[in-house]
Amino acid sequence: MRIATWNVNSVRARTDRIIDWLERSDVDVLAMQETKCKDAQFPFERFQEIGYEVAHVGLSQWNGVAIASRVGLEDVQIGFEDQPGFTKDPEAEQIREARAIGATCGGVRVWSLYVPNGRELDDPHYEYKLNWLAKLRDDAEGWLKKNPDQQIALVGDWNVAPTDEDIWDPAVFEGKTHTSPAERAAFDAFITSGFADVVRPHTPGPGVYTYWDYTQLRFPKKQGMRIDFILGSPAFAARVESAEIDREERKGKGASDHAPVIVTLGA
DNA sequence: ATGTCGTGGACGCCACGA
Repeated sequence: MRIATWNVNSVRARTDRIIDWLERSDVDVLAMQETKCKDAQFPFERFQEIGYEVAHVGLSQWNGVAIASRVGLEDVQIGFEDQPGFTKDPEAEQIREARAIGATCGGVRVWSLYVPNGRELDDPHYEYKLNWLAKLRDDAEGWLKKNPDQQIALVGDWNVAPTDEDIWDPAVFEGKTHTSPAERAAFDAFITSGFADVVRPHTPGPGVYTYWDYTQLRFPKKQGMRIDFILGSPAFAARVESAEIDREERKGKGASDHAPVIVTLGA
């Protein structure tokens, strides 16, 4: 079985590209982030035509996460239990944004995650990001404690570069989000809880990234960030045979700014 | 091959988020 995660940066603007990629990549489960549409706007039919069921949550033009599967799609869950909400307006009610969806696919509990960006270190969105990660970690640790043998894959755009090797120039990120000690600690807490980065052993750095900003010629200059991850429970990690980052998919007109990340599982 | 991109609202650009 093959499982992938991909921040597609609009499923509508890139439907042909995503379908083409699915058809040739032999992936059984694709977790998508930043679909940027409401449920009613999602191109479900295009996925169904090539044999994939899709679960999606999208509330507006922002965020949006989905799981497409050709090996079953059971027990779909919109958001995790303690997922925090957010609002820019302190007077308004907090909204639980479309940033997490879970489903069981071929025996694996897959979570498609779009971690808040954080914007700036002094922005309320940054505290929201840290809290969001902490709450997800608490819940995920609970899932694992409840059933230590469960195959769980926490996949998606984590918006954190865990080490200096995961960015092209640490100096550029001084005082910026994605690399702060607090964000890195929030990410490392998942590892401490028993989830492993199952991709890194098969895609060693330095200079190995999953995201390149559209601006500043970042892709041709090979100036990217490694912020998309597949974290697996012990039972999941034990099945991983290989992994890859499909850098080719970042090329050409109409590419997402993120590349797909794929793991191949054995029996 | 790559010198931003995507979406929505009131446009034919601007605001916003990334």
